[in-house]
Amino acid sequence: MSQDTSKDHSANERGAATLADQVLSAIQTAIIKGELAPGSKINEQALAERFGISRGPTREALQTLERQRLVVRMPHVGARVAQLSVEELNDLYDLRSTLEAMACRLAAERITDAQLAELQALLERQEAALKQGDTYFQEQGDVDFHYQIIRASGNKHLQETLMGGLYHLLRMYRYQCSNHQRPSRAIAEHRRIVEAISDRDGELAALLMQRHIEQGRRNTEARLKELKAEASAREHSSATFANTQQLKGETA
Amino acid sequence: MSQDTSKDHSANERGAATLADQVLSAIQTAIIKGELAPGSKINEQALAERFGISRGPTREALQTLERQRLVVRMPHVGARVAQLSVEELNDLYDLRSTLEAMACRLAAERITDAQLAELQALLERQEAALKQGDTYFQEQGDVDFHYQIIRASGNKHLQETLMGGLYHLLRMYRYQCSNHQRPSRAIAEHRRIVEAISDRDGELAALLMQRHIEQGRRNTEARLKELKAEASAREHSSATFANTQQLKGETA
DNA sequence: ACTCTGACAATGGTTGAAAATTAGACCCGT
DNA sequence: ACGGGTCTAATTTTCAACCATTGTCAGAGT
Repeated sequence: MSQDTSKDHSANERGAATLADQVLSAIQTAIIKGELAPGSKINEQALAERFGISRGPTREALQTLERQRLVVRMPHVGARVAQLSVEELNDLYDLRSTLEAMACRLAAERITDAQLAELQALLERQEAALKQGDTYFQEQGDVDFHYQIIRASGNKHLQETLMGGLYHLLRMYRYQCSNHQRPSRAIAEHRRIVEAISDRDGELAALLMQRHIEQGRRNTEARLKELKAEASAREHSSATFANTQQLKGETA
Repeated sequence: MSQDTSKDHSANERGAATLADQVLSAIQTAIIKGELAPGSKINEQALAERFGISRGPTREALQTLERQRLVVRMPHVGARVAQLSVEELNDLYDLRSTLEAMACRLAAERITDAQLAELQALLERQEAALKQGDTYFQEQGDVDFHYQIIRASGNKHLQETLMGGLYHLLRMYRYQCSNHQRPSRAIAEHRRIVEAISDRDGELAALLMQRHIEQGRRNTEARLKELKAEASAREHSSATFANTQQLKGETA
C-alpha cells in the first residue's frame, strides 16, 4: 500500500548497506532542494568532513551523482552542482516523454490486476489529498503514479533508466521550478491514463501520457525562464562580481 | 614538455584522463569478448593487480561497469560479470528500439548538411566493405551508423543513455551471440533510413529504424537461445566444473 | 595589457591496516 | 542423519596518511 517508494530508487533497495549510499541520498536531497546551489563547487574534503566520513565513500557518492547528472565533474578540477538550463530541460522532458509513453504501452499489455487495483487506489488517495489541500502528498502521489506505471511495464532496463538516471534530475527541475499549478487537471489526466491502461489500450495511454508530460514540461520551462530572467537581472546590478558569485549561494 | 594542442579538455572524450577510465575500457572489452566469463566472480584485489593499479581506481571502474550493467554488484559480497538472458535481451532491444526511433525522429528535424554528408559517406564505405568482405569494418561501420544518427538527434541525454548506458551491454550480446548474417540486407535498411532522414521524414525513419532493430533482435535472440541450449546440455554432462571458472589464478 | 613563472590548493592515486559483513564450514542436540 | 545455531575465514568497506599531478591564481616581467 503506502510503502515508501520515494526513498531511494537509484541506490540499492537494501536500506543503506554502505556509507556511500547513505551519504548519497543526503547529498541528493541537498542538491535537489537547492541547499547546494547550482553551479557551486563541491569540495571533496569538506563534504567528507561534513558527513563525518572519509574521502573514499565520498568520491563514490560523487561518482554516482555524476552519472545522475546532479553534479558535473572534470578530472583534476573537481565537482560542481549541475546548472539548470532550458535546453537540458527540453532534452530531459523529450526523453522522459518517450520513455514513459513506452512504459504506458507495455503496462497496458502486462499490468496485473493487483497492480491495476493499486494504481486506482493511489488515484483515489490523490483525489482525497487534492480536496484536503495536502500538497506534500500531491507531490508524493504524482511520483508514485508514474513510478507504478513504469514498474508495471515490466522492463527492467526501462525502469533503471528512468528511476536511476532521469528521475533525480527531473526532481531537481521540478522542485526548484515548482509552480504547483492546477493539480486538479493533472489528476484528471492521471485518471484518463489509468482508464486507458485498464482498457488495455496502450496507444491511447501512451498518447495521453505524452500530453500529460508535455503539460508538465511547459509549466516547468516557463517557470525556469522566469527564474533565469530574475537571475540575469540580478547579475546586471552587480556585474563586477558576476563570475565569482556564480559559485556561491545567491538563490534567495 | 610536449605541448599537445589536441589535449582533451572535455570529459566527453573518454581518451585516458584518469586511470579508472583507462582500466575501465580494458575491462569492458574483456567482458564483452567473454574473456571474463559471464557470471564469474570478480575479485577487486586480483583485478587491481592484474592491471597494475590500486583498489581505488578499480572500485571506480567497477562502479561504472555496474551502471552499464556489465557487472552486478552486491554490498559486502562483491561483483560478478553479468549473465546473458533472453528476458534481458528483449528488454534491452525494446528500449533501444524506442530510443533509436526517437533519435531518428529528432535527427530528421535537426541533422545538418555536413552530418548528412558524413552519414552518406559512411554508407558508401559500408557498401564497399561489404563487397570486399571486410567483416571488421562492417561491424565498426554499423556501430558508427547508429552513433551518427544518435548524435545528430542533438539530445544530450538521449546520447548519454544510449552510448553510456545501453551501448556496451548491447555490444556484449552482439559479440557473444554474433551470427553475422545478411549484412547486405542490413546495409540496404541503413540506406532507406538515411533516405528518410534526408527527406526530413522523421516518422518513416523512426519506423524503418524500429524494424531494422527488431531484425537484429530476432537474430540475436535466436542465437542466444542456441547458446543457452548448448550450455544447458553441457551442464548435464559435467555439472561439477560448470560454476568454477573464476578470476582466481589466471584465465589462460 | 599580455604572457610567463612559480607557489598554492585540490584532486587523483597509493598503501597498509582496521572494522564490518557475508559465505561457508563446523559442531551439537534432537 | 538432519536442522539449527555458532564460529571462522575471506572479502569487502572504510579509514588515514602520504605522494604525485594538475589547475588556478597572483604577481613579476616584457
